[in-house]
Amino acid sequence: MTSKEKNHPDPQRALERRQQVLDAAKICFSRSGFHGASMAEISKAAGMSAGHIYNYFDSKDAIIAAFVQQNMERVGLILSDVEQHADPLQAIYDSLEQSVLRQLDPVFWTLPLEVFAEASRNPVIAALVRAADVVSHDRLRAILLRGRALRGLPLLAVELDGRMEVMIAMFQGLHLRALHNPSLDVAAVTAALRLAFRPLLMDK
Amino acid sequence: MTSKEKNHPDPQRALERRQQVLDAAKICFSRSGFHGASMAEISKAAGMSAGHIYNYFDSKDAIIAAFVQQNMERVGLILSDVEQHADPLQAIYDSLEQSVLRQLDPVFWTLPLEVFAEASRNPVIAALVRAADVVSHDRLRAILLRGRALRGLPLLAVELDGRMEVMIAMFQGLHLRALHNPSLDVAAVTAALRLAFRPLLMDK
Amino acid sequence: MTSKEKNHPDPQRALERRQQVLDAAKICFSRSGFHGASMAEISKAAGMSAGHIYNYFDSKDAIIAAFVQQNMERVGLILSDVEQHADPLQAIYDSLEQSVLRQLDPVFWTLPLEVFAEASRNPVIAALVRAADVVSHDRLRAILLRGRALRGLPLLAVELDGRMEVMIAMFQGLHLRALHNPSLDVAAVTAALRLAFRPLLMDK
Amino acid sequence: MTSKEKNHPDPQRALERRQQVLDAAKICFSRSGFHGASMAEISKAAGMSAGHIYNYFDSKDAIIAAFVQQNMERVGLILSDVEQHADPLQAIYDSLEQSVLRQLDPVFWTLPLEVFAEASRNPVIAALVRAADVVSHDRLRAILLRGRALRGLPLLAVELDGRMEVMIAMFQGLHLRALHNPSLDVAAVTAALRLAFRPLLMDK
DNA sequence: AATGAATGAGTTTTCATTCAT
DNA sequence: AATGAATGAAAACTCATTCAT
Repeated sequence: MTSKEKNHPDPQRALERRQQVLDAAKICFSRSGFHGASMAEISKAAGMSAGHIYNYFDSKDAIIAAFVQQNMERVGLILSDVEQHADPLQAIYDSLEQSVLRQLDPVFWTLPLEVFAEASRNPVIAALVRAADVVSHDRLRAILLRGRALRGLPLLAVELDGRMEVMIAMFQGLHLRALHNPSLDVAAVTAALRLAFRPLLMDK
Repeated sequence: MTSKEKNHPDPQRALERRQQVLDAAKICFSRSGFHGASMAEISKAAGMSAGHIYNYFDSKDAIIAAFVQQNMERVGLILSDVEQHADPLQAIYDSLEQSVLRQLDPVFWTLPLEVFAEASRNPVIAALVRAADVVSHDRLRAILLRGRALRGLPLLAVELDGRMEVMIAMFQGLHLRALHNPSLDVAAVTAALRLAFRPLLMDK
Repeated sequence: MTSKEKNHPDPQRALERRQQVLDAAKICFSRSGFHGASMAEISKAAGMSAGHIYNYFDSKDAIIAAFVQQNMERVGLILSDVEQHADPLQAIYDSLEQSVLRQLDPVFWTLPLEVFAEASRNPVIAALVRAADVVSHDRLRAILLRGRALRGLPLLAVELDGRMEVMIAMFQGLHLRALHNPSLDVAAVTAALRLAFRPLLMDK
Repeated sequence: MTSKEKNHPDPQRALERRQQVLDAAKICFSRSGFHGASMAEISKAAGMSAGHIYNYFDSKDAIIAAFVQQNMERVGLILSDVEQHADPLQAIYDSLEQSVLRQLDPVFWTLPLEVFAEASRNPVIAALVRAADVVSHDRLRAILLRGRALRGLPLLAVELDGRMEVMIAMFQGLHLRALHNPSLDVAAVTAALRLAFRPLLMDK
């Protein structure tokens, strides 16, 4: 992020190469974990010599950090749909089934788990994760405030934040449930989730 | 997993030695992660030579597996209190604050995160995690069934399971929240959690 | 050493480019040593791409060799002053203080030390160093012969050579003294040097 | 020297292994220089795997430092003979030929040159070299003071130090002469050296 | 039962050199 | 003439595992 970026005369190409590495890293990290994936493995997947990767990243740690940043940024996408909705509270409630399906897909939780484990030991990654969380948090807060205002449901900021934490905990927790119990019944979980979300979203 | 157990003349002592290693491993894994912890580090913490550890474990992976098995089993302990309560639904509801405090303590989520990340890649660990989950699941189901029966709140098995998944997801998700947002307000989260748990526990 | 010179259409320009590289190399070698300086470092200092340098030098070793040759040749400059003096023996004697000051300046001994170390391992460099020494030697011999002739102090060639070796050893040794003892007293060393040089220069 | 020495249960054996490595390093450093010698080369010469060397040394730099320290310490040996002599000034004077022979032997100057070049860039090595120099310096000063006292030739400390510096410069410079001019005439150099040393040793 | 010396394969990283453009 | 992207071989170093004692 910061660091001594090499001066690439063709920044477009450099960006492509960086992305090429990050895409390869995604596959390798997914398959072997951050520490199980070797530079050799990544370079092979990227179709580029290991040495050359160092023209675009200072170290393997820098690749991990860039990868985490890029993938954390994408988390926000889920909120985009809801954001534009006229009645966001209802929109969230209605989209719960889709959200459950999404959260239970292994493709979507393998890498986050790796990231979280890394964050619990590596302060650089922890900072990235937290920064991304602040962003999502703020967006969700804005959405909920608007939704509650529409329906005449004001709420103390601290209370709203507590409810948000619990809602997010449920979503992120579903990742872990998918890992622990691959034979989860999606319909039943969705029904239960509605039960839990209704008061969190709509109660005074 | 079990595999070719060496023939130890004094099986009692062998068990003690294994435990000595697993206790040391816990400290090291917590500090450095499964892959960051070296056999040298573990052997030092265990007060035992690295070579000797191989008399009790086939490989480092076997230590990880044994460690995971042992530590997954302990998760159940949380349920013990509730199990013996006359009105378990109320007991769960009343203990939510304590549960939140517990789930937010880094001491309690560092290792689980490590385990989950490993499980998402290593099928042996995944199987252990799932087996342990089945056990906790069954115990919780029994508790809830008893509680609901007491209050005359029957429920289809599949529906109950869906609610359980969501409740567990919330708890496990709190681990992740603690990681993402270290400045969480415990009181607000507890209040929100009560809001969400009431229907999950008590609704028809 | 000379080897397969590329055919440069504009030999004048080629020479300039070579010099540009050698000047950059001097800075880099001084800072990092022959083996510590990378081609990237040199190319950056030379304001020329690393690849292009290979149009003027066959290899990094060739740069080192060319560098050594050029810088050894310059050693002779010190003798120029004395050479033109009417009474060279007196001139040498009188300039001792200046010489000491010069020899103790790190700027003047860092690179020679690098060269000598390389020469002790690399026969190509050793040959260059020896060839340059022969030249300086011959010039100094001519100066001393003239000086002694003026004063009526003939001496056998072999004896004169012995004295010259000792005088040069003293000078070159001062390089090493500066390295070993950075708090040298210049005045005291100069006085001692005069004591030692008088018989070497003037005794029958 | 300082650093995290591994705890070796058999210190005798550990010392032997360290020495085994240092002896191998001497050969390799002599042949290829500090930076030209690879750990693989050293490990082969030491008859020990490269990895194992790291049980005795923290890094290659630590090997270089240990090597330098050990070899600097030996420099003092030359003074031992003179130290015990009844008339040390005469002893130094009489042993000049032997000293010249010694200083001109490539075996004795290859490694010092390497050390000096390293010292000019590496502060750790520079410190070792300077510390060793202080020791030799102090010993030589004691010898000279005793010798001059015997002969009734008192001298200001600063003046004596200046003369010592010049004498040592000559000796160390002879290393460089041997490198520059392999066909040196030993007898002639010795004669010249006597001419220069007489006043340095004996003048008031 | 217990040690830790020893190995060798594997790790990340650097760098002289080549070559398409 | 000139670039710098790209390579591949080698560097220092780590570590799970073995085995003589």
